[in-house]
Formats: sequence, C-alpha cells, structure tokens
Amino acid sequence: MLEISVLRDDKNRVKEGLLKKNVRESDIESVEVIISLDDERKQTQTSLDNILSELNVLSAQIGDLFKTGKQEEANVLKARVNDLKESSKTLETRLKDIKDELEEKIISLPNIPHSSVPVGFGAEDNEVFKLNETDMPKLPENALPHWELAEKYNLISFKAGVTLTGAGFPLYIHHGARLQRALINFFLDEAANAGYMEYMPPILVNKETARATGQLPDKEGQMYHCEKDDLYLIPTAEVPLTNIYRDTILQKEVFPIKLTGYTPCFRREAGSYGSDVKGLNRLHQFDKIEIVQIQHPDFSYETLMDMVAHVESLLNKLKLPYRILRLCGGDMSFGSALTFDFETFSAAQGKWLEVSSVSNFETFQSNRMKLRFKDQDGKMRLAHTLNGSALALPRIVATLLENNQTNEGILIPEVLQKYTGFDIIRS
RNA sequence: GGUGGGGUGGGUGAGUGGCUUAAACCAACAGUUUGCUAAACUGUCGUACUGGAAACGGUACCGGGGGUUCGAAUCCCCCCUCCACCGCCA
Repeated sequence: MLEISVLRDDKNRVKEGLLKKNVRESDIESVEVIISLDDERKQTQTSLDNILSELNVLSAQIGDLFKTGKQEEANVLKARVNDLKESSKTLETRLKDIKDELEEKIISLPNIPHSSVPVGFGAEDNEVFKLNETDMPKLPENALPHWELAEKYNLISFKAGVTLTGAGFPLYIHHGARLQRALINFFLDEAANAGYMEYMPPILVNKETARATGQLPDKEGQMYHCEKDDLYLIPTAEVPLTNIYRDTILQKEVFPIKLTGYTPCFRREAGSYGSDVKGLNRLHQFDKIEIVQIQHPDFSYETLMDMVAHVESLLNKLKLPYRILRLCGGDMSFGSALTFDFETFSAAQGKWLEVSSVSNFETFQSNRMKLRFKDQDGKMRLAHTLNGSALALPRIVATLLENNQTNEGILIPEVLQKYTGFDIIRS
C-alpha cells in the first residue's frame, strides 16, 4: 500500500510510476481522488474531534453539578449533550465511509517501480540482466523431457496425483521423493550458512496476514480458501514469514533481519491452463524455500543484490545454466518496486523456466502491516521488506532431470549427493 | 467441544462508573555527582490521527467489535486468545 504522504509530496513521480506499471489512465486519476478524499477525511476528523472535546467538557460539568446537588442545571446541559451526540454520530458514520473509500482506492494502487525498471508490457520486454551458460549441457540424441524421464525412472507419477487429488498435484516416488527432500535440506542449509534464521511457519493463514503481504485483495482468486474457518493456504512462505513482524516497532540496530523457511506452496493458477502446464512446469502444490529480509530503507537495494547473489550461488553449485531478468513494469508483481527473475535452461524442452523471483517491496508491505522502526532522530519510519525464492523445487527438478540425463542414468550434482545418498538414478 | 479463571504501556502490576491526566515499581534513555565498574539524585520515557513555524494543544486507543450511561479500563452482549480441568485425538 502506497503512503498517502508520498502521494501528496511526490504526485508526479507516483503517476509516472503507475504509468510504467501500465495502470489504466482512469485508475491513475484516482491519485487525485485519494488526495481530495484525504482532505475531506482531515476536515471531518477535526469537526468530530471538536464535538467530542465539547462533550467531554460538558460531561465533567454534569458530574460536578450532580455532586453539588444541582439536578436541574445538569438536566439543561444534558439536553445540549444529546444534540451534540446526534451530530457526532452523523460525523462518525461519514468519517467511516470516507476512510473505507480511501482504503479501497489506495489499496488498489500497485507499488511504484524503481527507476531502473524497464518500460514494457510483458515477458518479452524484460531485460536480460545476466546470462550464464557455462553449465549448458550436451544432451544425448535420444534426450527426453522431464515428464518422460520421471516415468521412465519411476520418480514422479502425475497420474497417481490426479487420482489422489487432481491435475497439478504430483506424487513423488522413491528416488524422486528423496531428491525433493535432498533439495529442501540443501537449500535450507545454504540459507542458514548465509545468515538466515530458519522458521517452520503455519501454511494456513488468516485474512489479515494475507492482506498484509498483498495477496488480498489483489490475488483472492489465486489462493485456496478454507471457507469453514476462513483461512487461506499460503501461496508462498513469504506470507507467514514476513508477517512474523507485523505490527512491530523494531528497536535500534537490528537490521538486516534475515529469515528463511521451507513450506509447500499452493496456487490455484486459475485461468492459466495452456501450453506451459506439462509435467512440473506449473503445479497447484509445490515446495519452495523462501528467503526474506527486513532492512533499513537506506540499504534495501544493496540487500536486494545480496539476495540475488545468494540465489545465483545456488544455481552455480547445482551447475545449472541460468539467466537473470530485470522485470519490466508490466511484468512485475503488484507490490514490488524492483524484481529479478531467475530462469534455468531446461535443455530437453529447450525452454527457460522461472525458478526464483527476488523483489524489493520497499514500504509497500510494511505500510500495510505497520512494520516500523525509529530512526536516529527518533522519528517513526517504515522498514523495507524483501523476499525471494531460494529456491522453488519443481522447475529445478525438471531442469536437473533433463540436463543431467545420460545413457547410464541421471547424474546427481555433487553438492546434493550427501543429501540424496546416491550419485546417479538408474532405471 | 464443555466448565471455570485471566488478557491494562517494553516488563511486573494497581485500578469495580466521575478524585485516572492509567498509579507505583522495574527496564530504557539523557544529565548531575563521586578516582574506575557501579550507586545515588534529577529529568525524559506509548501509538495513531489532527491543529500549530514552534512552544504547546485537541481526539481516539486498557485483547477485538458492539451496547448501556451526561460520563466506561470499570457494567452488559458477541468474538479472539491464554491458563486450568474434563472429553476426544496424531
């Protein structure tokens, strides 16, 4: 959620930013509406406060009159009080309406992109920030896509997943299951070594939690919702991890706060059925290790690059070819100010697959969740929040299977061998 | 799920309708003093909105929401949550 003070003080930069995010012209004009609504809010608040103030004075007087036995004088004042209460109720209702409308308007505005974000509408406009093809494989002639490898080596059954649940819920088997566990442990260990504190959060969250990180109301339809208890299955560990610090005033020099956690992630992926859903390419349930940092605003962009470097080191250790994209305004998520996507090259499919997304949200999330700190002057300020996948498993598995296939079997990267307990998967 | 008891500032904890402007203590911060650590003393010490150049004011907030009353931390209703016991259970 954008800060109203920023809208007021930096109106043109906000409008340009919204334009870069391809917000509709009519919605950009809501900046003006928000400012005038806020003026009205202030005015109404002041009128209400004045009435309440007078009510407080009168009540005290009535109390005194009662004590000195002057019933009649007290009754005169009571009449006046009743009038004032009428007006205050009207103003209260009015104020609530204004606040609701203001909230609705401002919460529907996305974050303003960082100045380095390229202009563009979709994936084709993203900037290739870095390309690393040193680990590009030479595949055998009869190379198979991962869904065929999964079947051939009995690693994953998509069919059984359909039986148990439905499409997009694969069943991992034997070495396939073991590989999942190995990757989870590897990623968590790497994060711990990089100074992230490990958490194991709940994977069902309430409305307020989902709202604070920006999933609600923007992505309502993309989350699984348990209606009976009004809880949401998390689409990413970012949601519970960041919310650990909801409604917090941080003390002194605690920055940066570094958190990590493994969770399954659940996404309805409504409306995304199409070409890219084969095998592990797009799932309703998948496993992911998330890294989150909470940082002082002055250092959040250094932190973003630090997180990018961490993700890069994982891909290097796994010896996967990858590229890093700086997302354009149109392809960025709602709350992000700057996002780097990581893609690995899945050689048998001949496709780049997104395996991580690392973003700086600046104050967009912290404003919603009131995550603050006191700066040098004792002034209350919003902290910056950042997060990234490190990493999401399915497409890593897809790439590993495809890129490491040989005529003898599928080779396990050296760094994973102590976690899997085997160095090759044979049929 | 049932019954009972709780939820007050960073912490402990007083407060059962107006003397509360939420006491007191601890912690924290600043200053004074003493040969160091420390102690003592003095002062500061919540959040949000709002008026003001500032000084300094106004309003709201005692788990959340609603109600009674001229007036609510205090009384009533609903919800959340913690503790104890019972029931069920991995």
